Amino acid sequence: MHRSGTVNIFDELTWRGLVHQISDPDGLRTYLKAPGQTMYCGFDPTAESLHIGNLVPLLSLVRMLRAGHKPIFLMGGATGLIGDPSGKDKERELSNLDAVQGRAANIKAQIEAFVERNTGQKPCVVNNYDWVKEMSAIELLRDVGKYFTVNWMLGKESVRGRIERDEVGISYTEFSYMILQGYDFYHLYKEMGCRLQIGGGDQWGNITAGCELIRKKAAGEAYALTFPLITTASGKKFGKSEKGAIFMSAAMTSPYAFYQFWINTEDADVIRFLKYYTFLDEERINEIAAEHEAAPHLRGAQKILAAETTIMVHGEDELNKVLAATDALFGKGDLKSIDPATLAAALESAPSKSYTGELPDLPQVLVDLGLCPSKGQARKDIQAGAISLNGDKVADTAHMLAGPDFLGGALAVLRKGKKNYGLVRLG
RNA sequence: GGUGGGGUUCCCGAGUGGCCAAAGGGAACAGACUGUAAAUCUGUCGGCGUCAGCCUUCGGAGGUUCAAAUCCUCCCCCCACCA
Repeated sequence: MHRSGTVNIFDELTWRGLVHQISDPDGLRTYLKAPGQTMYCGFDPTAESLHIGNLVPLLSLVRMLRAGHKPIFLMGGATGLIGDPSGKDKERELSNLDAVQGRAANIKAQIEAFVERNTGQKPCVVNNYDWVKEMSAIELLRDVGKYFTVNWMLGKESVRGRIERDEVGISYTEFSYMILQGYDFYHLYKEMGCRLQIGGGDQWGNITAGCELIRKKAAGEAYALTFPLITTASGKKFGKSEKGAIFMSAAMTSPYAFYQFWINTEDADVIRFLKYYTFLDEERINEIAAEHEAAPHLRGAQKILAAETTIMVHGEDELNKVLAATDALFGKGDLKSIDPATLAAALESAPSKSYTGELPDLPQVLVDLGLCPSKGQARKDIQAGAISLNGDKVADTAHMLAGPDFLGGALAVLRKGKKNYGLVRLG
């Protein structure tokens, strides 16, 4: 099979392993055959930034755009106020309007920057608050609610999961979520001719709710496509590092940390992730897979994955900085032989702390840098041999930082474990 | 509104007057081995600490007691069934 811009995007998604469920495979394939088709995916503003768990849907819309289609990026300004029960095992706290709209604005800017970087085109971003806010309770109940039977809604996984378990319940608010999302799809169908909604594996119920509404209310045909739930080979949930979610915002997750997340991908996942998270084509990925199999210890596939995703999200300039930092910290050279200015630049995104006058003892410094949660834990870490100063292990739990510890008289590099750095500045 | 069952340290979950900073599991962090991988083994896992000990925690507020996560009172929240 050939892969090029003219190939049906549906086949490409299939090859990438991104297709989990589809409502009508033949119909959808036909729909996507000619360019210029419309599809959408929603992003609820539940945080200030998108995170890498949003990357598959986001990238898929971008792939659509690159294939000549007309994807719509929907901000869930309204649905974010309600709370999606899908995949959640308990009721969530409501967020207030200002918070949700503020996040929606941030995420909209983020999506625009991302799409422009990767396609050179401006994305079409809409906010469902714009049409849902106009709707009255009577309209919602008569014009939308009438098309859904509770019996059918109760059959949905997101609802059933909450009802069948004894300890949790579901409020009417969250129960209604699928109706709102269904209405979004209907609205976009009517206004923009949108006939496909894509989403994560847990979105099947919500998406098909929209298909139902379009069929009953407009006698139209619409398609649903969901992605598989992405897990790692060792069974962990994808997308969380030790520190929490990996965000796309450089302010929330530094480009360095972002790159490090990807470079740490385990062998068993790396080829699959190249398919999910890069634009590299089949031929190129097969090549990488062969090289990786021949020499896994070189981590070639991980390096490509990390570089591709970092460029995609943060751009090439940031990648170059990150590579310089990575080389300084994980390269062969002795930390002490590196020029302090280079070192400081490499550790730009690492926590740092400046002291003037009296220096506290090492455990306190580790706490100040956020490398250790408490002084007690810091002492334990030192005893366990986890702490190094300028590349040398520290043995003394009460070590006092002093002049000779500072490279170039101004800079000391602390490390906990293999990957956690902190910078101490003098003056 | 009524009846019953619950709310324990990041999560699950044991604990029904002192032996409880609280079993066990998971997650997490670290060490060893490696390839900034996985698996495995080991250690740590409330805070402070001169490592003796001190302080704070078991939904919230009070109370009983020499002593409470455990008993009592009131309140808040969750779940089930009934209305």
